[in-house]
Amino acid sequence: MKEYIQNLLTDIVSGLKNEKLLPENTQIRIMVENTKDKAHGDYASNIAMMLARPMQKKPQEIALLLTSRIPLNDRISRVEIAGPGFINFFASKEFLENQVNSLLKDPLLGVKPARAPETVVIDYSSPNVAKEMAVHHIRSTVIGDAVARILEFLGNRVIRANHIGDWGTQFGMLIACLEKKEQEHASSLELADLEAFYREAKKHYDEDPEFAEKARGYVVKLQSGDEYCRSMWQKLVKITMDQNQDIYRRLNISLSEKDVMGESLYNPMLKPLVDDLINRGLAREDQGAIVVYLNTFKDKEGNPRGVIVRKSDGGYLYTTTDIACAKYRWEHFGAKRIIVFADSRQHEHLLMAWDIARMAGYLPDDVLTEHGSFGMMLGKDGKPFKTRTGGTVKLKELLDEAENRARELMSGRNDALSPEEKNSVVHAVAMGAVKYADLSKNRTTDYIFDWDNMLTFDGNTAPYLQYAYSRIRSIFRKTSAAPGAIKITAPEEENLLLKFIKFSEVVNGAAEKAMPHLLCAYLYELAGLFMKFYESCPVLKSDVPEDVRQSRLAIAECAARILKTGLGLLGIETLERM
RNA sequence: GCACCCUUAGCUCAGGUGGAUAGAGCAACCGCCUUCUAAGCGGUCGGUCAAAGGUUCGAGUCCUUUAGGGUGCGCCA
Repeated sequence: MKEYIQNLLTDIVSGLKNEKLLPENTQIRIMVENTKDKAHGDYASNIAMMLARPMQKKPQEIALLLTSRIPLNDRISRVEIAGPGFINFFASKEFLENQVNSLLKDPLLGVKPARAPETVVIDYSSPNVAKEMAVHHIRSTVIGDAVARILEFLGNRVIRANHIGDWGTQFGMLIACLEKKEQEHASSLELADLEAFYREAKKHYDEDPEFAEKARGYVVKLQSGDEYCRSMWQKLVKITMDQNQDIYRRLNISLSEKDVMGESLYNPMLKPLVDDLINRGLAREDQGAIVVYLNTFKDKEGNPRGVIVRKSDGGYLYTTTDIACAKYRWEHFGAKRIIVFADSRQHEHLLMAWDIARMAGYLPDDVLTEHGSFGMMLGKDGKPFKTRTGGTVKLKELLDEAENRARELMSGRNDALSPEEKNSVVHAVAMGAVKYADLSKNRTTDYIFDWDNMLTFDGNTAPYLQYAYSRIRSIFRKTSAAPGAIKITAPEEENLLLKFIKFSEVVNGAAEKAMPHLLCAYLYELAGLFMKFYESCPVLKSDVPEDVRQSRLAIAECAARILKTGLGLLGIETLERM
């Protein structure tokens, strides 16, 4: 509909140019926007105000001229001029009805797939080996996963990349500690508490010189490919990722073992990469380190910023890995778009790494690199979030607490659900609430971690959307009548239909901007419109005429399908009853 | 010191490329369950969009300055 109006106005404007009413070289962007207020129609354009200057006329006059050329047809029922010169368009009911009737026959519910599907690498979650996932991992994990699903839905080839922290000098002490534990309890290896294990390793390292010596030796051996160290390291990776995989399963995150592409993957590429940079004169030695100078980052005096890609001791850095990583994603996967979901502190690092990759020709200009940046997690005091004891809250604890609270809420409701059904409701509601709390926010600002805030089930939350869905399903359980042709009989119905036909625009917008909160906002509005419809438009009551009932069933079905599909794109489950 | 980010209702947050009267949720208060699920619906209350200038028909949105907060800044990741 929006595109239709846009095309209409484009034609009229080029008509004006042909008639010399408008200078041929006028460049304007024809904008059609969704109105906020129903009194302003369903769509509006500010075109008349944009043309005021080039046409040397008053906006109202131009609007009048334009509207005289807009045909009233089966799509547009009415056009009005309002305010300083806005043109308001009212969609015809018949058109809306037809649109939604055919939308119901479309498996994609009217969503237009990507015109040119592309390969997109999405880097998200990225937990560390030998550490448990903490609450602050939830943003990257949940938002990245939603974007992956959305882009896939639109027909793109999505490569999920779990860039785990599986490399670094700390592995010397971890291997030494694992060895010690294996010797002590030769039979079973219990590492349920990775945090405790890490602390123990650190303690030995700090207090036991012999242990520390061994640990340092293991770092060197691991990096030179020693088989024993390698296998010990792999054990640590496996133990950690098995635990994380449980979290992913629980949270319905679409990452699996095959998506793991940790830092270690790029390790063999670092030496040739730096050698290449040196050989081509892009990097040079300074005080023993190898440095790349970037013209895109300058200080006050205009001196390019130096970025170290190899330390004076021969070691490589985070930035070096990121350059290799970008290069690999282009060369190996043919990525056209790379999105890294990481917190805002890494912004400069990423930009510099990508600039170096482009400068060196490792990344063509037409490959988009995006930082899906987000703020840090703060406590209620506005300081970086820590528990009272100074530690972090484990993600698992948050999920447990979410389920406890959901279960408590359920127990106050006496309904006829079986214990199994109750369990699945508790699980879906709790996980949905936790995920939605993150997904529905946009800001790159830091955000405040608060149990109550994260675990509400009222208002703009996933349970609200799940509830709307199960209310609809409940209607269908109680009737054998089938949905029929849609016929608008109430404003609540019309508002819903108008919302339905915007699903495509919203999904595409969320994909383009890598921002799932746009989809959340849409689904919340849709659910709200459905709730109002539900209150004022009875479906199954005896005094509802048969054709109205069939129409309302079709409207309800459409709402249910969009809710289910939309929540599915967010990785949130729907429930038949709750 | 330099660079980047942020500041919207008591609290948590929305406010695509500037648009009409700045919106939700929570909290507070008042209504609505013999009728398709009250995890709901309706209503009231709540704002100097950090401050001051500027750009223009129009600024929460763009530009400049200031205040406050945060983050990063060659040999950690």
